[in-house]
Amino acid sequence: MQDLSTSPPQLQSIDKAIVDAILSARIQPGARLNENQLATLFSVSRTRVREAMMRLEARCIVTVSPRRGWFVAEPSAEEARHVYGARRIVEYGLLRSMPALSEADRAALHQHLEEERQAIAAGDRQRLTCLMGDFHIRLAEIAGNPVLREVLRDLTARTILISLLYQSEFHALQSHEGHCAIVTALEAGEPEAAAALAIQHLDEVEEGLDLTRRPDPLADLRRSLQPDLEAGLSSLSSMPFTNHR
Amino acid sequence: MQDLSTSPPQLQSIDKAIVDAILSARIQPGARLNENQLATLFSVSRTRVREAMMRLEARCIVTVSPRRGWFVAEPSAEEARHVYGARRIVEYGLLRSMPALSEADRAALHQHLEEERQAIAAGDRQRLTCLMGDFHIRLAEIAGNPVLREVLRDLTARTILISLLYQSEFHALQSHEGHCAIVTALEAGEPEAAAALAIQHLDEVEEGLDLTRRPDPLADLRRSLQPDLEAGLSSLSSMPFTNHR
DNA sequence: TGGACAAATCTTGCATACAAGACTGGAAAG
DNA sequence: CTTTCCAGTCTTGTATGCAAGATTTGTCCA
Repeated sequence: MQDLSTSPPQLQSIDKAIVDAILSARIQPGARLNENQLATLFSVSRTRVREAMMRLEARCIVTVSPRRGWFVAEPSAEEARHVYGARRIVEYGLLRSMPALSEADRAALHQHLEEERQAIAAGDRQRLTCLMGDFHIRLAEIAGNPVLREVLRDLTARTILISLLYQSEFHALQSHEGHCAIVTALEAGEPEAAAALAIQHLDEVEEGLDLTRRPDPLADLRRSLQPDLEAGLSSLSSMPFTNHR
Repeated sequence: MQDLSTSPPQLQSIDKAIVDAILSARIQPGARLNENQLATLFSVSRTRVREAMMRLEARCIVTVSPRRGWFVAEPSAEEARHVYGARRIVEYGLLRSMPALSEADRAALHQHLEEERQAIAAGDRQRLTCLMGDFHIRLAEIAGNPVLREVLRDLTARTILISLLYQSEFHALQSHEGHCAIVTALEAGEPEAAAALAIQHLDEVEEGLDLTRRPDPLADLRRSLQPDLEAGLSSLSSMPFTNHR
């Protein structure tokens, strides 16, 4: 994503910037979104920031605590289950009804898988998180239904927040292999098989969550006080979103 | 729905009022939503009206034409196909994974079907439109996934707009029988059959659309100048939403 | 009579101002 | 030393004001 502070304050760029920050895991669930700070950051008035927040709230991506502030959503364990349930249903149906892949589709998917491989090799976890979610959105794009694409885009954003809250361990390789299997099935002209694999894939990912643990209210404090293990990476994306409530 | 002009200006009541008006077909696609009029109607300032519009825009229920105004969405024929495609996928998956009906669920569904019958008998088309959409939302509620319920709520609202734009003839009885069949299959403990019936039902409804005809830009003017055939009904719901652009 | 131009009006886009609730820090009392 | 209360500060909630673009209406000219 481009540098926020220099980007022109185009319409809906605020929404996009925040969603992008979530999709690439540069912004944590529960992070405070201060209206004034965002306004100065985007060189607009609070009015437009608030409008963006309203839109994002309608998409369950941020929540408002009255007279206290806006926060990136922190899906509950129950909500997490529902989001995965919804994804299973949507992606199953999507893949099952998938038309035969065009040459361009195949190339795009292979390109994507290649990027996943590179991110794994480089150990670039932020990029990986982004790619892992994007894979499913690309499938929706190929399926050619923009309505479901929008639905999946929001579900993916929420999924990433869920991962950040509950993921005990991230089996990047396993997920990548799941994606490969889905692509292979699609190429073989077996959408039913691809759909079944998608369910299996989502099951595996959900399996990797620890939905019993309550979100740690001290998480961001803990992170801040710990020696910065990924200093090189995180300093690259110096987002001014504060995580401290 | 309660009378708009006397309802307290609670939070998000504006959103709900407009969505309700759409769900009960008391407001036409393409209808202008004047900020000032809505503000005075709800006894609030334009600020809150605009916030509501932003939320509804994020849900594809209203659109904004820059510096011209807000309008209830007029889904294109292509969008209509995508909405139905999305509904097929979501509802198929939803019903397929439906748990066994509890006694309360059964009662609620039968109650709903009974209301449909009454509306048909009474020839109350507005109420029928509302009930026809509500049936599918209730299924999502029984399925117990609030995420998909929200998705279906918005898809239903868009479906109603589509019907108002493209429906050549409304086979109320056919739709009702489709609903009955679905309920019967669910009661028989055959969610797969219910899912298949839902697809068939949606196919039938989409079949009843004439997606070739372009929306008539003079439709509302035409309506206004024609002798009011349903004067008794439409005068009951004297919504101040203007349909004239 | 028809068309083009221009003024007037209306409506939204955006910023700003003020009010009200929530939080913080410190002082005072037990 | 702990707890409670209160003032100060910060942040959001809401209204309002002004500017800019769009539409409409009325007039003038060919």
